[in-house]
Amino acid sequence: MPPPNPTFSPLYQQIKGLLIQSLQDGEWKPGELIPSETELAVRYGVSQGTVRKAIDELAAENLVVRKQGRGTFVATHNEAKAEYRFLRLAADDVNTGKPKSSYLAVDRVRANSHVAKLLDIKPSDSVFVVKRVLRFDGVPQILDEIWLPASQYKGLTLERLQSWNSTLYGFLESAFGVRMLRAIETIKAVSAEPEQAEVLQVPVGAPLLLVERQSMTYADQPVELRRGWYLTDRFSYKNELY
Amino acid sequence: MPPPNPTFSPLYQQIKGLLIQSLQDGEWKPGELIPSETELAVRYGVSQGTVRKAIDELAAENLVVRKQGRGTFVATHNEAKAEYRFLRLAADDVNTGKPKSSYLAVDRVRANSHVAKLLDIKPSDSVFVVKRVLRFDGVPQILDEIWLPASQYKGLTLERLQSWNSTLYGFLESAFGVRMLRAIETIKAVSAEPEQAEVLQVPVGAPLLLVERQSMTYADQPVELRRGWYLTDRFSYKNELY
DNA sequence: GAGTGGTCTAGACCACCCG
DNA sequence: GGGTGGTCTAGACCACTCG
Repeated sequence: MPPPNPTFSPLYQQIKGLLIQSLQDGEWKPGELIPSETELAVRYGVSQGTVRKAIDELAAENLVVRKQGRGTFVATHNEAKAEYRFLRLAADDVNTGKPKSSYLAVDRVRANSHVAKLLDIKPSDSVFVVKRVLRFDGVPQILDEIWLPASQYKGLTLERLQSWNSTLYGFLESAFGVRMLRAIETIKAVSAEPEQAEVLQVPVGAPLLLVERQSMTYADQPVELRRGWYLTDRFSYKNELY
Repeated sequence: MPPPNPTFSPLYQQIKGLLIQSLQDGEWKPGELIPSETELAVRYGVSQGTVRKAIDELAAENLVVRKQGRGTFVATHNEAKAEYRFLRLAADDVNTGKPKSSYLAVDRVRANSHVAKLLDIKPSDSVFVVKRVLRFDGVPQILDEIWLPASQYKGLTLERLQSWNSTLYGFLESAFGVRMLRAIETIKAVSAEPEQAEVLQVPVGAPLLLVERQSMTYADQPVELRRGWYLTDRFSYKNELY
């Protein structure tokens, strides 16, 4: 009787790893069609069902999008359905229009220890700090302060952001090839400081949600850190629990 | 050539429906072992793979828990791993002990229109209102106000809650057979009113998270509505985005 | 019609758990 | 050793999309 293998790893997991590697290497770019399941099965020398199970998991993690009758596509932030995929703020009553960003400033500074730790860089490394406002139907609802490691976003300027007319993540994906796959948010209630109060047009001291988001790309590498102050008088942060 | 069927529903979805019905009917109770995949395959006259796919989805929705080598169990709120399954508040730094509930009051009142709407009952129907405090390491962090439709929780009293030494959902499951499967939370930032300020030991006006939760059982029937005021000085509401 | 993902089956073998 | 879920395969057929 053979001893059980202590480092057992299912075939489909190994295939999944290979697929992720190809995605990360840019063999298939965001929005593109990847090879069919049967094609990949031949390529890796496994059955089609095994490839299917690997792709199933990638689809569950939103790295890839299946479309019956058409094929499997690399997920992208540049399409209607994925716009504001990570935005959890929604109006309480009727539907609103899509939010619109106004970029206020882009600065280049040195990371403080908190930012450096969460971006997994050295405290002396330089980062871009982006400030922007998100408006729904013209009403400012979110003030964002976004830290981006300068090394991965060479050439970022306020002008380029302002001339882009879609989402930030779509821009970062198109301009720098950085794909946001996953994020962790930690939420607190705070009182508005003068800076936030002015932008969001509320009294100093008004209660705001403070949402800190750490975004990751492949291999869970952090590539963005942001702090958002959310006005929640007529909007709410929505979350589903299972 | 046969025309495509417009009301096509995969076999495994139909099996899934039958399994949910059996769960809802109490054929298998929380914590119990359900029949093996092969057994169910015989019972429903389908292949084992089809049953597997149905159970896979139930497991993904946390209605059921798979344990390799042992079998598949009906999910329950009365086990260590599922305790505080829906609680998203966690300490910022080091680990804390498990939270402890103190029940302050149970009242029987008529639902107002807001509560009635979210519980899908008539405004004149009576509901229990439970007030409690959640403490981490003895420090009060959450004040909860919980509405429960009286018709489904006959005989609920403050004494019974106080003598129960596990989670509320575990109690409601054991005492009334009501299983919380899914919930939707909407989160706002508010200023502490005197009542909350006193319990949470903060100044009036201090910023708090206001978390409103609507919990559902089978068939998405709402069976609980709660409002929690969360103190977020050393704790945060955590959320993952994909 | 040709190609893709989606379903369903049947059978083999593996890893895990328990008595 | 016997039972359970977990993996892997091969093949058939279906639903959907597009040219």
